[in-house]
Amino acid sequence: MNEKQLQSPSVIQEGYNIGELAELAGVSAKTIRYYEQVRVLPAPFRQANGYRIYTNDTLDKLKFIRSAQAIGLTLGEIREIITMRDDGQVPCAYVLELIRTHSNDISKRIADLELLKGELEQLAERGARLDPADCPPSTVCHVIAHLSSGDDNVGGSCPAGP
Amino acid sequence: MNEKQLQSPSVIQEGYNIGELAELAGVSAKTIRYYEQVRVLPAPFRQANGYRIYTNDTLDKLKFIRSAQAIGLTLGEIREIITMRDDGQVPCAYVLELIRTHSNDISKRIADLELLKGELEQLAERGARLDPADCPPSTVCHVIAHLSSGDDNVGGSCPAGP
DNA sequence: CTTGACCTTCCATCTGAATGGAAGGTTTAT
DNA sequence: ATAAACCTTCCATTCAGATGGAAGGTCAAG
Repeated sequence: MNEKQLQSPSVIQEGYNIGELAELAGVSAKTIRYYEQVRVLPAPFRQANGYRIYTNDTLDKLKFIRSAQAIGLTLGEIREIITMRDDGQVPCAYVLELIRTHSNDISKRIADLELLKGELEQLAERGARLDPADCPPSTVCHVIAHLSSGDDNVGGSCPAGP
Repeated sequence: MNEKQLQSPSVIQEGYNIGELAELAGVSAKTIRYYEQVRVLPAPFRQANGYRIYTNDTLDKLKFIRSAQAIGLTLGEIREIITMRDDGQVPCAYVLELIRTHSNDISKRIADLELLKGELEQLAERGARLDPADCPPSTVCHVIAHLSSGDDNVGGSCPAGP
């Protein structure tokens, strides 16, 4: 069939139905309506029959959304960015700030997970040495018992076994 | 959470109201009812007035739940463990398997996050050098644009945690 | 003309782990 | 005596990001 010109300089915007746009963007039509509902995408023009009609602009936005989600931005943040853009502002500074914040969050998250992984490995090792027959009901399971007692934090310390 | 004297030596099980138990365990009464509702905790005995009455056994279980959650087990998995225990089985083997599985999952998550972090750092670096004035509207934001164009999609699309 | 592929709106549901609040019963402290 | 501080059940809501389905309108082809 006809390849629609995605980046023609002369901006021949044919207009897509929601299904076509969904196909091009690699998301479902449901998802596009959802983005509109939560105002990540602006309400599009409608044809006489009520059908939504989209241009390449929305396709660009959908691609952007995918990229932004892939680096961990939330739809709320993405909405901010797209709204700024549509308001004629340049969101780069905001985006950079978001990226730095997320980067820090991810570093923390990695650190937490590393701790957790260390703990799990210790537990697995210790658990492999313990005899299930010795497992007292009061601890539910001695492999886990007392692990992070009193501490809801991921970084609890594992006490040396009995 | 430990200023109250926990039971002393000789197994005198006084019985706790849900609020007392909540206090001792460091969770809310709501949460305890919720655990009962989703069958992570068995239905407790009731006093004549209909109030739930708990023993140290449930306190142990709540502590276990906290420990187990801290190492990433879900309530569904925890329910399994507690149910096995209450059925007279020793859940250690199952727990060990869970721990190993989760440990692997976490390794994958860490690897994904490391990748993502590297990407974010690249973006931040590149973004810091780009001039916002050059940012073409078609990309929404050139800092992010064509980042994942080749589908760099990171594992399970992990948003940064709370 | 009818079939089937689209499209529309609206409402419900999912995951997971709770939390909020209303309406009402009970116990304790002043 | 009465108010605070508990407790009970039941129903709804939260977070995020969608997905499922019903009921019905529209459109192009055979």
